[in-house]
Amino acid sequence: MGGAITREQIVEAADRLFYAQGYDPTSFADIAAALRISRGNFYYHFKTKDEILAAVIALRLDRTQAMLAGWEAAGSDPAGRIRGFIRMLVANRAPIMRHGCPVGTLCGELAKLDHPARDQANAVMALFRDWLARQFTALGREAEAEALALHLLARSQGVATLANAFRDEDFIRREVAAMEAWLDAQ
Amino acid sequence: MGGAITREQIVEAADRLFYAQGYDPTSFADIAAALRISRGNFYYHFKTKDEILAAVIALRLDRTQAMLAGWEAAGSDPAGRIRGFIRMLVANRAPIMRHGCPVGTLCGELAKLDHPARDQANAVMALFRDWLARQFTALGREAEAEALALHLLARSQGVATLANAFRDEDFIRREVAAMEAWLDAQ
DNA sequence: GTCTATACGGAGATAGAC
DNA sequence: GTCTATCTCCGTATAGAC
Repeated sequence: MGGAITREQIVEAADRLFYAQGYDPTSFADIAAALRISRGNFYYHFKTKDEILAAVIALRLDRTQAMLAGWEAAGSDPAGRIRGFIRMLVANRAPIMRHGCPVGTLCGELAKLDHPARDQANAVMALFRDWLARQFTALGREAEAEALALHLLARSQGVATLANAFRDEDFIRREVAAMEAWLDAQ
Repeated sequence: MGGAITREQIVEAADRLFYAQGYDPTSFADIAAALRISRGNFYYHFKTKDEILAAVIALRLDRTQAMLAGWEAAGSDPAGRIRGFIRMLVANRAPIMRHGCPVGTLCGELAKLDHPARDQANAVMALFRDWLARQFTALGREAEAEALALHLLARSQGVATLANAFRDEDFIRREVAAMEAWLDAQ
């Protein structure tokens, strides 16, 4: 392998750039420059821009699935796991204030572009929804599990949107505390 | 004036297209085609794309300000006005499910583009924040007015984001009911 | 005011040398 | 695998005729 650029490195770089700049505004030249390779070489690994978007979303699906599975295996109780989800907003506050939520912003962009990969991006969001619903089910709230999951997911998305617009760290902390209080009341 | 294309018509068309497709992906050709004028004619009215974005945001600022002022003049009580804000989500559910919230999605896009007009777009969001804060102040909650305003604004944004991703009308109605219940408890 | 024609750069994408 | 060179199309933007 040596110093050869791998497909994985390209997907990593694209992932970061799509998050920071958006999918459409990011050019092949941007990705190639980040990796210090030529545009021509780039096409050895990926034939079209849609192809690399699909690879980026597949990577995010994998990582999200692995992360959520890890949280479930970690052994804490369902409420503790949900608390971990909520606290992601604080843990990732810096990139969120700069670029929003990577999941929500990609879904929004692809919706506007009416892009074929839209459903795949939404599937990442759905992973969180379904994982949260499983935790609420484990809490004995099976009947409303999906509604509770969507409620919490929506609040997280809203916090990310406003944190990005107003760059307000205190706001994130306040809302996280409010979500934790809501969780305790469930 | 007769059949001449006015500056206002162009801004209107751009406003709709920026909402439906996003600012960056919308070309002058798109706007010109919507108005059935040539690209050349377009440049008689606007010299640069930034200029038309500024005009679109100025239009949104004006309309939002007028709408909020109208709500305040309508004579109902502060809680009723806040309820009116919340119910916008239901009233506009069709475009929201298709394109998200026009305010939030533009703020998000301009943040990723690191566009100079970002602050202007955020100012539209700030109009809602400040208006809501005034209503909470009128409700006797001056100390926490801004926090309550941001809380409600964030929940609205989150509902719009998920409604757009999952195209779920029932979800909107449930969340609106939950926000109204939250308001009653304040 | 509106048009056609055009300049110019940057985008995605391809060919072929090394 | 990586490069340079190139193609083509589309984007913003301009010039100038009507």
